[in-house]
Amino acid sequence: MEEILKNLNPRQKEAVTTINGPLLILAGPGSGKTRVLTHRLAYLIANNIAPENILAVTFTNKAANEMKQRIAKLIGEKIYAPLIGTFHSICLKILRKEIDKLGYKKSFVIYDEDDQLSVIKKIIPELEINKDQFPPKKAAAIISGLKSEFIDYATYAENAREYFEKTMSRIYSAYQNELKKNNALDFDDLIMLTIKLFEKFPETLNKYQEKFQYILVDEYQDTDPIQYRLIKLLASKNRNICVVGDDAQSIYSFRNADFRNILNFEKDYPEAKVITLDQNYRSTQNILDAASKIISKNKYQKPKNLWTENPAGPLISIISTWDEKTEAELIAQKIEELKKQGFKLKDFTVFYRTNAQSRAIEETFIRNNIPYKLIGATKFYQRKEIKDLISYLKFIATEDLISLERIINIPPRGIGEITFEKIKRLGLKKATKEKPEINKFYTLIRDLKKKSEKLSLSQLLKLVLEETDYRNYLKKTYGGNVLANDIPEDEARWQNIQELVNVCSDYDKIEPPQGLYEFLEKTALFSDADEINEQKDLVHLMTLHTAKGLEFSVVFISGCEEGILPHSRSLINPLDVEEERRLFYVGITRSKSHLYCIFAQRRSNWGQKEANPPSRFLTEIPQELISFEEFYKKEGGDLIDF
DNA sequence: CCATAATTCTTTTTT
DNA sequence: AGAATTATGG
Repeated sequence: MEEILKNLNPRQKEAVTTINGPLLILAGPGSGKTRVLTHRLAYLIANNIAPENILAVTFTNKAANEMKQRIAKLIGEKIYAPLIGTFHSICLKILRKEIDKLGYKKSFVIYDEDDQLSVIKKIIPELEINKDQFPPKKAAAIISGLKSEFIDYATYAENAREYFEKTMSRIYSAYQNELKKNNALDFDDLIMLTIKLFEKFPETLNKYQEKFQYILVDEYQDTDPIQYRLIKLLASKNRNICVVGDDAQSIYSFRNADFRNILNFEKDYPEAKVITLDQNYRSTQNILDAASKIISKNKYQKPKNLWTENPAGPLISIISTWDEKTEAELIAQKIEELKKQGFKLKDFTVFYRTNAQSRAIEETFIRNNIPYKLIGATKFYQRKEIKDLISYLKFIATEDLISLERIINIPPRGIGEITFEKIKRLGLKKATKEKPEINKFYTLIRDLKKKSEKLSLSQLLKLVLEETDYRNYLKKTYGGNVLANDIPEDEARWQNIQELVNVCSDYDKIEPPQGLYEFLEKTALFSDADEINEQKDLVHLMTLHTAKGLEFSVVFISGCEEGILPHSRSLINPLDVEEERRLFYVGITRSKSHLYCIFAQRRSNWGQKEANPPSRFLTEIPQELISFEEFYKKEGGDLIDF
């Protein structure tokens, strides 16, 4: 117990020890939020609250895992960790147990973004809808938006009046039917169906209300209406609900997150206690001053008063560069310089507004031999070769149509569109007599399926690679193509597959075929932030959104230009600009000491050069905190003339 | 059915 | 500019 309460300031201590009733913790950046959360969970357990009666919701799986580890350390003895996870992973757990009540099989599959899109792409022509009027991506976004507000297709159809809504509602219901037919759920369904389950079966809700007597939600400012509703349902009985967040760090309104959820907490729970954590332990005084000044420009927010006992630290460096290439050069050069002062590679990070910006930086880092890790962008599990192989595994496990469509002719085995239609009509087994190629494929899958019950996961994957002659397929399709880092493309893709084999071998100790199922479960909910690994000595490259919750000694924010940050799409709406400002605020408050904000005089966008003025956010930093530099050197070292 | 050529899209941010 | 999708000819 002493261990748990040691090294906490009075407010933190209060937040840790107030265990009953609703509690709102307003936690500014660097205020020791994670510390408070883990200590609070440990404190609950130390006070004889059974771990299984605790539910903690985090924003990423990585945060969940870290929290579990830290609690184990604090408690010392071997305990079962409480249920800690993201909204999606928690709902997945509940649905795996209960979803049969809603008419799905418990073995349901999860469709990711790509899968969703292929479903919609298939549906739109079937419904004879013009795909230029209803672009599949847009339709997918609308459906996801509706689900985040808990509007199902029936409700939407009832209220559809105009042509657009009526057509959209046809797409929505056809989409949902298709998913149901395949016993599939998309990300939003995980939460939506959990609520449906609870609302339709009060005794089930009651069971979980009694189970989760103590609920904790992190990053509460980024909850959307459906998540809000879920938490409200679960917490309504015991009202031991603790939420943590910071309205100034709300950056997900584009996917319907609503920071008013945090501002209204006291209305939802009038008896709530509110604790504000405003001492910053992370950043220098200069950085904190700049951050406070910037965020104060936002109209819609709770006023804050962040303070720190840290030293002033170096000035904030604002640097003007020639273009995105010199920008990257500059970052590389600064990293080399600071490394000589004793900084490690893992102390550095580069943030950008859009993933596309990472390219120039990546190329420069490769050229300068700076080891780096790119987070997000072309996500590992989205790469073609990885998705192909996971689709094989998925089809072996669940026989869903989307996976089948993906693998049926990869590598090419003479089964085209027309033949595939036949298979869909007759089913794979019956279609075998239509064409010898189908029979061959059927036998392949049947044998793999059989083997999957005995082989460990990595062995199974290796067998798939062997049986499909996948390496040769890569050579045929990508051979001869050489990537920016001088590696042949087929070789690079093969390396990715080796990495996948490595990941799979982590599941080898789990009894087959259970290992396969657990692997598929994990990969389905994998997120960008989960791949961040502080142990490795690398420079991390990521979007500002992914940066939330992290900290680094040296932070570079690239592309501080109007139209980039704030993004051009946000400029129409002042509320959106406020969100961009929060994004910038999140970015700068990640820094412990050194902060570089860089803008380029020109930048290629879509293969076209454009010139943008420096970001308005830079002008919001007080002059006396800034040191300004210009960097217009070309690779050869010549100065460029204006 | 499949390899190549032509074309059209992409870039906001993501669980 | 580069990737992804679709059209074309074999």
